[in-house]
Amino acid sequence: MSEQRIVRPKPISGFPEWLPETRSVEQRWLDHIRAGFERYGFASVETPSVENLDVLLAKGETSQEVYTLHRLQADRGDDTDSRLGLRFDLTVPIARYVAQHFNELVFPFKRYQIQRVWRGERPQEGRYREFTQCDIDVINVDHVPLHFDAELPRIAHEVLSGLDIPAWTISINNRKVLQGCYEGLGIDDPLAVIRAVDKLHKIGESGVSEILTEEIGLAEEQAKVCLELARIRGADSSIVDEVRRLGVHSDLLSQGLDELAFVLDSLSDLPSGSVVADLSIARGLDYYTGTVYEAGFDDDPGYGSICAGGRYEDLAGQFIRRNLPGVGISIGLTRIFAKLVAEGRIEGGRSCPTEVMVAVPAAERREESLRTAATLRERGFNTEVFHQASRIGKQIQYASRKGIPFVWFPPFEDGGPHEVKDMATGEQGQADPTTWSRPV
RNA sequence: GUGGGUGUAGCUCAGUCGGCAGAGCACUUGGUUGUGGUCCAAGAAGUCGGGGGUUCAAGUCCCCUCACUCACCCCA
Repeated sequence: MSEQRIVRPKPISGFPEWLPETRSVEQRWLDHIRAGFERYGFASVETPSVENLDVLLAKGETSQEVYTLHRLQADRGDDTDSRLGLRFDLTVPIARYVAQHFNELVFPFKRYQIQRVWRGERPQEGRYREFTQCDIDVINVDHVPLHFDAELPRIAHEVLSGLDIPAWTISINNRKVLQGCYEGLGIDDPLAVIRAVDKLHKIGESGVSEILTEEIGLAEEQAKVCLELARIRGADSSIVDEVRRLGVHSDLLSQGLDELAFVLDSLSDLPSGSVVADLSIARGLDYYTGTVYEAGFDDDPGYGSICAGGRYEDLAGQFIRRNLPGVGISIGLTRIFAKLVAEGRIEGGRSCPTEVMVAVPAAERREESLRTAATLRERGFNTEVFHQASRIGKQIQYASRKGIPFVWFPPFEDGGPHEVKDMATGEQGQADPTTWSRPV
């Protein structure tokens, strides 16, 4: 060891990283998700990690969460990069992207985007400062057909169903129902009520009730109806009748109920209980205007949403003088995956993709090993050659620890046979690199 | 940003009343010729988060600071 001081390696809070065997599982997940999105004809898009701050902040409010960029050695007064920030979601960048490439895109534009985003928050369980979102959105000019509101949760359902994760439920609501109901009740600030009701799962009915009456200033009767609405939950469009029974009337409410019923009916073929209407979910973000989605783990509702999204009107209005509404949903890959990692439920991952490790019997026989490996690679096997002519026990131990399933022994002397060892069974026998195949 | 908890070997953690820095796991080497996991033996590994203070003496007591962590806020 040198005398030089080392920088102690420490984890950076909120920036998860995995060992190879865990990462290999994550890669399988990513492949699975991508394939699911492509099965519905969505095209892949990537956008830069950074955006101009005025793009990121076009919707305001989240400014404190945005990481900004500057060069460590920037000259005093050089603010070239100071207007750049790391994106905190994939919706804002895609809005900018669509506006920018408006003339070159075919609408309705259906894209998926699987990339990292950054948020300057206090990290804790399930909350990270760098994480991967898997987004799919449909963006169109002037109008997005309602059946996309049903297709997106269907895709999310299909993708999530293919992952080995704890039981979850996708909840669906429609902001027009909430807003229309609140307006029908004569409430001045529906958005404030939506934010309060959104906390229902966390602080309970009494907590929400307190906010509604004391902070927002609703009458007891108004607050009571708001809570009754939020209590409604069901797997099919019969919940519409329950809402109507509250006796509140407004055009917006009727429209919202029609939309919600349509979406639920469209999804009625999915396994019962996997997608439900839940009139308490609202999504805090202001830009959702119609359908909203939120999925969570059934046995850990406090963990936070693992998949969320909704419909927004005119998302790109800040960037282009065209009306571009959209509907999207995002799977919180990191949040889901990290929970399983923390619980030790990610197993079976390989620490390397190697299928065959070719041993080196002696330094002067290395050429033979290299030739053997080349033959195996040409035949489609992921193959590596051991890095030195150590004793055979060492070489096998290396393969064992890395989870490599087969160790190949080229001839120990000229004219001798090739042998291959199955690490799982310990069996070893003669083999020919030009014809060998993995036993099933 | 606000409040609580925790910082000792790569990891998980002991460390009594202030008196020589410890364990398990992991790691390296060995247990003789060409074969892994188990077992046995030996070895290496620590600015005790950092700085200051009290003391003959501080991992231990006091102050400051940083990091991590939990909750709030907010969200995937």
